[in-house]
Amino acid sequence: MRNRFDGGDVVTLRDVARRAGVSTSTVSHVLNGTRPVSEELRRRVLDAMHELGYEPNAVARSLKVNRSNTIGLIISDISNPFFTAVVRGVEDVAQARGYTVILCNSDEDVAKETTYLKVLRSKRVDGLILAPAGRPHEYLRNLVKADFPLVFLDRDIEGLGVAAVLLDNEGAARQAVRHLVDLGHRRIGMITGRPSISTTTERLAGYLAALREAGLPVDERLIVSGGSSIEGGRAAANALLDLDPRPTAIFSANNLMTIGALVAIDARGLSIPEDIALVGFDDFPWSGVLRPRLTTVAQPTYELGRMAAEVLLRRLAGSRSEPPERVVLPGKLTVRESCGARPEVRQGAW
Amino acid sequence: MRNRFDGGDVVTLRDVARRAGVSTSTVSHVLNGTRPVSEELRRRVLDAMHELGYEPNAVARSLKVNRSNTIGLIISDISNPFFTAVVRGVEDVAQARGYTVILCNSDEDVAKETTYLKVLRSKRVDGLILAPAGRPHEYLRNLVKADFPLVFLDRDIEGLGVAAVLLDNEGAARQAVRHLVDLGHRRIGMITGRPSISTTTERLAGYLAALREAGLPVDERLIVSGGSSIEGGRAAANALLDLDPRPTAIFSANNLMTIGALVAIDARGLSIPEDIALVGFDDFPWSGVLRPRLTTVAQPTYELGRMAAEVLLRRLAGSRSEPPERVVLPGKLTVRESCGARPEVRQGAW
DNA sequence: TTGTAGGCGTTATCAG
DNA sequence: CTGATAACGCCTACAA
Repeated sequence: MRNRFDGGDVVTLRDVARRAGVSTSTVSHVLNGTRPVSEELRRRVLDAMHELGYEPNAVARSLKVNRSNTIGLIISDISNPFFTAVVRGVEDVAQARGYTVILCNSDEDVAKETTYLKVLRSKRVDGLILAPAGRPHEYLRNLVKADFPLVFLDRDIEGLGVAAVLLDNEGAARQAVRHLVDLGHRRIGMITGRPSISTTTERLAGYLAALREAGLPVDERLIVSGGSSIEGGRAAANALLDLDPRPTAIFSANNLMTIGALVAIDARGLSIPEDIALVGFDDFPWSGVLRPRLTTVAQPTYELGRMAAEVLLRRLAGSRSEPPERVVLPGKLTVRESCGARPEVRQGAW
Repeated sequence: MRNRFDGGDVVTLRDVARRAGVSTSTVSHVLNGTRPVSEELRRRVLDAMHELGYEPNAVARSLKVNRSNTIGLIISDISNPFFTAVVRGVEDVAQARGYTVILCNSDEDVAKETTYLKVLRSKRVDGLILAPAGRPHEYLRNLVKADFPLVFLDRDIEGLGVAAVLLDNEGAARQAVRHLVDLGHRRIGMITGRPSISTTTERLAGYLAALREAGLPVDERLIVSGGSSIEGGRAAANALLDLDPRPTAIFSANNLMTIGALVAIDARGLSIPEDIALVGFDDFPWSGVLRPRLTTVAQPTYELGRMAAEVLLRRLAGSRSEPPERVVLPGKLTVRESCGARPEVRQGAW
């Protein structure tokens, strides 16, 4: 039988055995170092492999051992630099441990996410890292019920008892808003993300907590959803800028929306921080070339990916009975010029 | 036998057959719609599948049909927005056609690339899209010789006769440099990329062609390698800025180096375009928030990915004997403010 | 230290 | 229209 690229017959372990004049088990054991083989035979086998250009068939192996050495990674947006850093982290760990990563993009779409979950399951990945697009759906519940090795990344879904690697979103948001308060801002707008993901709720909670601590009132009109996208961020910022009186500062709950806010502010000819201060959640790899330099809450993105992979691989190696690990990393406020100095004057405006 | 997540026995096609009281072939044919089945049996089979929660084992299927419905995609840097857009393009096409993508990051490292090639081959991917990290190595030659379905993306390796989806780098670079010439620049520095990839040579050729057309001399000191990285771009820009007389414009041959150049220029307190003009190769998704707005040669990134996937899938569907497809897309010069107006004065300086 | 043989879950070739 | 049954390429008892 010809293989599919017409290069001749595809060589199997059996061909190698025949050529080396040994049994298939010997070849297999040489391949995997799984039982002692005399130097003599080992040599013959290796030579035969080389001469024939043998390439092990991982598919057959997987079928037999019921393990694929592959993990699935489902993220919601690969064009978001947050996730690309995460992917690097996951991939580096996986590769070092002999795992391959299948990366999928859910586009924040639960249907697409479900499709990918099914495909990956069908391909018998050993485990999954998932940044869930929304509320738990039935298929996800099934996976959890079947105790399929799963780690949530970035976003959590409560009550499922799934391992997770997350950021302390509430703490980080609180820190950011408190910074604005300390600078004298009293009317602080917030652009929130998609309502269905946990980060949105938690970051909003941080915003509210910071206001409460400062004894500031909560004005509902100052809280606008930006749907976690650039365009949504732009629209939300515009809504905030339309208010009278205008907020003196905006806290944007993710990087894409921050870009949208920048665009909106710029389009009105307003300047940062003189006319309005801006603090973003998520740093940018290219923050050094943005003007003005943005104050942001940076996430340890690469580390989040690394951790998620480690938690998953630990789970794959260990026993099933251990309780699911939960890792919560802190965010880091990086102050740059987009907040401005204490705007004393503005206190009067409020 | 218990499956690996202890959720009970993993249900196979055979279990379904037993439950439905039919043969395994019938179940298989219901699953794949590959031969007529009476409505009666079809119903029983589907019910059984549902009741048992059957999930097809793609690994077993792949072993049997010698096809995995998976393609490999090896890029050199996932944190480069150029490649993330490419990935989206590839994935969208693949998904629509029922293929899964395994994404790998070579980090511009030929050794890592080779490792991934082997792993993917061993996993029996149906084909590969590759942005080669450097010169052709032996394993790659083997793949080509075996006529393994392969498509080069972004970078070419000549003489291998492999299908490729590329940009007209020379034309695009020429266009960019000519624009600078038209604005009156006479001393134009160029920051080139890694020497081992084809884009570097081609973009340099475009630069030289534009100078030649304008009757401008070539000054070797104006051509500096930036190694395709941010840091390298910074260093290269610094080298150019140290020249006396200083170039009045810089053409940077990829996006990362452009960022580096921006940093270097900014660090010296020089302003763009007054003190020095800048044109970059590759646009940024967030170009709207960069200051100054950069003039760039944009590549149709998403389209490059889409095309590469389409060429590959066409190859997988069609016969092996067709000549390898080659697609070359044009770049698009987008003029923004980083070049400045005609700098008449500078002509004197030259 | 080595070999034999059965089977992983599917598909496909035969017969009925 | 349906059912046995033999592979696909590899691993792993079990036997020698």
